[in-house]
Amino acid sequence: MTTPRKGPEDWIAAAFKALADGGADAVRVEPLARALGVTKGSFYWHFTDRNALLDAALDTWERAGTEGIIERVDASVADPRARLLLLWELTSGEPGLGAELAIRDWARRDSSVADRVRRIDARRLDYVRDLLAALSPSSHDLEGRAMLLYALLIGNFFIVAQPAGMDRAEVLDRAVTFVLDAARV
Amino acid sequence: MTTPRKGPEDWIAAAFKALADGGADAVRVEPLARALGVTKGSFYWHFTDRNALLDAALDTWERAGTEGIIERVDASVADPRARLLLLWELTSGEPGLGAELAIRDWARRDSSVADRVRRIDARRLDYVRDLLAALSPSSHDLEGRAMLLYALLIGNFFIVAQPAGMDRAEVLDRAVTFVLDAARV
DNA sequence: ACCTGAACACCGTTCAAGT
DNA sequence: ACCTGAACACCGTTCAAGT
Repeated sequence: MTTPRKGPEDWIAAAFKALADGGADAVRVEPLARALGVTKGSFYWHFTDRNALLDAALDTWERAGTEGIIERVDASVADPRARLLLLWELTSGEPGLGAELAIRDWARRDSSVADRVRRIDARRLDYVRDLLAALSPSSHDLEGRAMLLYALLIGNFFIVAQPAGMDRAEVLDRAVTFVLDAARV
Repeated sequence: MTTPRKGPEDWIAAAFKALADGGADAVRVEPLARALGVTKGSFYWHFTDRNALLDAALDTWERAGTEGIIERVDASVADPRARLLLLWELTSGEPGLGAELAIRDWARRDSSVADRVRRIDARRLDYVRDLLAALSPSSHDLEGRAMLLYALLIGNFFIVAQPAGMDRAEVLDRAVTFVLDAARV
């Protein structure tokens, strides 16, 4: 008895999920149509083409991957160091970030995607810098230290191998200590 | 008068270039066949399928992205800190590393690709640790500091935004200083 | 207003047939 | 031994026709 009618939101939700699970190539009109129970022809009533759908899915991802995460972190704990650690955890295993690699790769070939990634990086870098400023009495080389932590966040998220006898949480914990020590010059 | 005949190496070279330029999706049999001046049917004489070609291209990438880079660095300069800086430069702009994002993304869905990336990470991490050990009198938390530097290398390679008033070389230089300072406990 | 169904293009894969 | 050419499947895109 359910109407087969699907709104743009249904397509976008399905596309976002496919994007996170399988990357940009997994966002294909015909399989999505099958999953939604309509024909692919109906897709073109709601969207210009496949690219428009990907763009809409990226909007969702951009929000979830920045403000969404930041709000959750801020709401969960108050201590800046605890926030960094939580941020670390969330960005390590979050399904919403599963598409991060695919999107950064995609950004190499699409300047509008590159603009998105730039916005996201800048926003996250701001957040990390704020946490660091709250943690550290000295503002010595705040930019450099924030970048160090953020790059560590991104890099460690993408690195498969881990050093012997350490887990990811330990890596960040030591990094924070390094970065705070480095401020005491 | 040139024979249209193409050996596996011709296909692999073309595939590697496509992989670095446009990611895994850009490695398509029919366009490559056109570029090589043969029909796509001939491709299947040399390879089982598209995946076998991608696999061969990954072999090339794996060598170029690890031993290839390391050999070039070692041959160019002797000082460990200079080596780190050169490593940084090479991994920032090298075309051979253009596929790095695509491959890491791909590794999420293919365990044999994940194995490759794990090997590469481990090898590079070893190299960074060796340089760090040569630089630093103290072996205090060598693992953690090597991981920090390597993650910074990877992360900064993938981050689009840069902190205001700093270029990438400066970021690494400060990071190395941090990491060396952190050893003096 | 929204969807179906048929059509066409592009590419992966197979294979019989050519040289 | 290596390649062509035709065939088929899958998916992106268009569009006339249905409700």
